[in-house]
Amino acid sequence: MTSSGLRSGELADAAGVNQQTLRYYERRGLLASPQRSPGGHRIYPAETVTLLRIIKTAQRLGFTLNEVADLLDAGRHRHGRRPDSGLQARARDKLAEIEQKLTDLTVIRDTLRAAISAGCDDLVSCADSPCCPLPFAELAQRNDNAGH
Amino acid sequence: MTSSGLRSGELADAAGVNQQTLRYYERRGLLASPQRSPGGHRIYPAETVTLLRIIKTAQRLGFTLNEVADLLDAGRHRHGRRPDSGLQARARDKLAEIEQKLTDLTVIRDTLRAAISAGCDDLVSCADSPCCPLPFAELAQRNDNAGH
DNA sequence: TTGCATCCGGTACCTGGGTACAGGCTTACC
DNA sequence: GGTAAGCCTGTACCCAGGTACCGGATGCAA
Repeated sequence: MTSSGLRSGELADAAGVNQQTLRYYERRGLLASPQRSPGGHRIYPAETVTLLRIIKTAQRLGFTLNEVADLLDAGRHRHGRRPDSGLQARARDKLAEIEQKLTDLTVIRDTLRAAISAGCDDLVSCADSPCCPLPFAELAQRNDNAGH
Repeated sequence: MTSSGLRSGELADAAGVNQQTLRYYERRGLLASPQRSPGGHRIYPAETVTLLRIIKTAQRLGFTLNEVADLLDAGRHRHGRRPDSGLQARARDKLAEIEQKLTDLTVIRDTLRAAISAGCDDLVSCADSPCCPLPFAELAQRNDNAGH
């Protein structure tokens, strides 16, 4: 390994994350428990910076921390692989998920545009106006999309 | 008003929400405190079903419960209106928000597609392969979009 | 009047991704 | 060896939008 190692504050700075986040990731199984100094302080190998960058990248692609942990695990013992465990397969699933969200958000966008150009200015009056474009009648009922 | 009124279970069924949710909305200021029976049971006017439908519709359009509460309030005392308080203005802001999310998700989608067609199958090996399309180098750092 | 369904308030818990704080130890530098 | 910066553990809290459980009180029909 490269020279000595990083202390938690140094690693946090280098990777641009909070120091508490490091311990949080350790609890969540994303980071292995690092070596300790005689007094109990964590000493991380330098590659951990890369690992954190990997984690952040996967997060940005829409994977949850659990999924990232799985993905890292799957990469670690890639002998005797089940065919569903690689990044390829997971990326395909995630892509489908993202595409679904895009579809949902597009419907929402179009509805908002319709409401704007119809001049809607009050929800309650809209609700009993028959010409309002807002979908008060139930709609597909999948929520997961919009409200962040 | 139409006849007698609804009890909380009836309203919940009629509107397709959980009974606890009604009390939750009452605490959050989305539903006014209804009349009570002599024994303290809530009695809702029949229009509350419509109101709940309105709330759900606004939620589906991406408004948070706080925003929905504001929107309903703004509609209620629409005398002496500030010009930013109508549905029009809020819908325009929300539309911009949704469009930003669409843009972000589109970037994510394209990145996933690139990773899939480049055949990436392991994050850790990708991270030090120079030809991997995954953006390990920092990227725009706005997260709010993907992770649901 | 009895019995059961329903409702009450209060509080705790859930997901997901962290962040903050308190009180005490370790490390580094002079 | 003193002092300050940094680190330790444990616990609690934050956002949003609910959901679940509890013991006790009510409502309604037979």
